[in-house]
Amino acid sequence: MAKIKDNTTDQTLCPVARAETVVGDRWTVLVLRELFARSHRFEEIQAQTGGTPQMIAARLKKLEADGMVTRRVYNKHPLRHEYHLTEKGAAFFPVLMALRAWGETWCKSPREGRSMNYTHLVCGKPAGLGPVCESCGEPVHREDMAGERTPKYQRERDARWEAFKAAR
Amino acid sequence: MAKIKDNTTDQTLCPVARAETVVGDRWTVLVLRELFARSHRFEEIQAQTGGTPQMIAARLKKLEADGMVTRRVYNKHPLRHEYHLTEKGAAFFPVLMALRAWGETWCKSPREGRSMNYTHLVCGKPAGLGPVCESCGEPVHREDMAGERTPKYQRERDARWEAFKAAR
DNA sequence: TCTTGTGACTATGAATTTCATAGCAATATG
DNA sequence: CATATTGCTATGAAATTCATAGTCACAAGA
Repeated sequence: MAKIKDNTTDQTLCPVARAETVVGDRWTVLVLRELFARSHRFEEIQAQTGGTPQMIAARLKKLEADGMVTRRVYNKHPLRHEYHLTEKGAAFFPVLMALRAWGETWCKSPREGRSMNYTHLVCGKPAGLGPVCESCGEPVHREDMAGERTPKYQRERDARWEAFKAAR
Repeated sequence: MAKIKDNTTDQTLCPVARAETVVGDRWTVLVLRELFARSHRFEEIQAQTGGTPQMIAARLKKLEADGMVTRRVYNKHPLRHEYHLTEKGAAFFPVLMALRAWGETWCKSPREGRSMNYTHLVCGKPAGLGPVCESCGEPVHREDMAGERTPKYQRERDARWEAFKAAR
């Protein structure tokens, strides 16, 4: 099995470098995105990230070893697992939100518009992109947020799932 | 020169995936950290990230191509450049801060303590780890923050620079 | 019973990337 | 004229990635 490099852990006090030994990898971040999007099964994660089975298996294994993810049995005979975020994994949410905000703002052509819209459940209005709700000004937490995909983005994801299923 | 993979750009509407095509790489993030830490020269960046010259050269080149970084001549004869963040690059600050917060909280043993402490210049008190100042509750911006390294972490960086200089 | 399907992977091997070590080019300095 | 400085480039071995294919354990239908 392919091991993922665990560069310089504990070689530095820098918290950014420390964090990057865990999540400093494209596939890992995409896997985390899927877990936050409530895709808990191997196939869903593979389909939506577009990774090969090894890529996904290796990331999930490393995420589990790093305490970000737990495997939960949902079926014995045959043994099947679902992947869920631990507290440490869930705490990564603000990073993903910041990355999303940056991506929406700087990695899109204007005519593409947003892909996700979050509602701040505390005030019931749009939360916007920032760490505080654009409607009520309160700092937002994951449990107070309801994310909704735009129809276009939802269609993209549906199509990816169909294509994945069709390919086997 | 080693090209860095530019996977799936524009293949998806997902802002996280889009962002990851730009910054989904450990070295890239460490280079950005150095630019935010006001290390503007190739050698400083190389020394503090611990990358090989090719790694750093390739990331800086890609960051420039992606509009994150500009090269600024600070000396002709011989021609020398400094690397600076563009607006797009500077906008990445919240992501790094979120990553730092997560790293400080989840990638350290308790006895290690913090590596950086930020002061919120608006209220003059500690800003803490979150996106809003822990002292005054206001959302923090990069220009209102003064970061200070703990002595231990500062020593670590000084030592890295010395070691780098000594090795050549 | 035999076949097909499902979910979660593992195996293989070619193509890429990374890492470590060296080296170079164009001055500046002594 | 020799050495130092800065910012890279070159080389080749080692590791990683990617695409394609296959496996394994069981379930369900023909």
